[in-house]
Amino acid sequence: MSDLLERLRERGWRLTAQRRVVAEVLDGDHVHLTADEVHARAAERLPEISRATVYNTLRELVHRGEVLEVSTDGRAKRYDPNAHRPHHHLLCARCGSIRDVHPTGDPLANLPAAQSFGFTVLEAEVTYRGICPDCAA
Amino acid sequence: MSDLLERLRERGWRLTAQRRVVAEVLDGDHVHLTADEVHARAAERLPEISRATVYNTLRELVHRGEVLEVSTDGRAKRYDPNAHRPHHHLLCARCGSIRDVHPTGDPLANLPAAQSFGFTVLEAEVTYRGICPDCAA
DNA sequence: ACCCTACATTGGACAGGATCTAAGGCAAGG
DNA sequence: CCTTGCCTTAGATCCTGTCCAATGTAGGGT
Repeated sequence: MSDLLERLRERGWRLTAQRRVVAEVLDGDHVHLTADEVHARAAERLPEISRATVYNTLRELVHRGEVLEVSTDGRAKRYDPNAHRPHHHLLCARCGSIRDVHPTGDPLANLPAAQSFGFTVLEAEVTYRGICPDCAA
Repeated sequence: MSDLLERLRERGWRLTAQRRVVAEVLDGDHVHLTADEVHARAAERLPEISRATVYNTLRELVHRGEVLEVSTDGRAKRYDPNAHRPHHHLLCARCGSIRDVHPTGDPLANLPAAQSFGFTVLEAEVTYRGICPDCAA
């Protein structure tokens, strides 16, 4: 994750304690925190950090393609640091928890040209929905 | 759409002017209105209709499987009356317009059991993103 | 045709998520 | 080490959606 910060700094991103903490909190696999969760964890290390800064930083990271934003059906968006390896998501319909998945095949190939309505199709995102082990119990 | 209302009435759904208007507004192909848009159009015919009733009715229709709820971005959910033929969506990244598409293959089959993390997987939803002809021009 | 009653509708309050604003703070180049 | 312009902050505000208590009404029963 320090790579990330270095990379961004070289692109003119001012490096602050707040941004560093947000990036650190997001680090890891299968991390899909809401903005509020990011704020809570960041505040453990940097108590004064504000919600607005967390939102600003997350928005920046998404915009620069370093973090994925995952909208989960009306609940709070979740933020996924695993933006560089393409993948899809498995979502618990009950509690909203998320796992990264790597399905076989290419969904883009399953959309016949006749179905494109003249669109330039850029990507396909697959969301699997189900009930997680915790919620099934 | 009158079929729909008949069907629901037979299942004990009380038929009111408000519900009729909401169902009428939703009728058609490639219709993906937000709750607020449904309310606005319904109010053209039935000025006193309240937002709460529109939300209630949409929730009921979704719950009974007559209408699909589509959460595109993190913005307002959209409601799709085409619930009986399974399909997916093609979304313009620029203007947000939506088209129904029918890709080949079954995305559910592309998720190996080893990837399920103990979830009971219920459905797979594919969202294609691109640029529509109007926005490309 | 008329009542009853359970179910629907209403408007306004409320809640959660996210954005905006204006004022003060601070990274980093000079 | 100073200056400048970007960052951060707290709190207001917006947007979407839900909840509530009071009122209205569809439609079965008589």
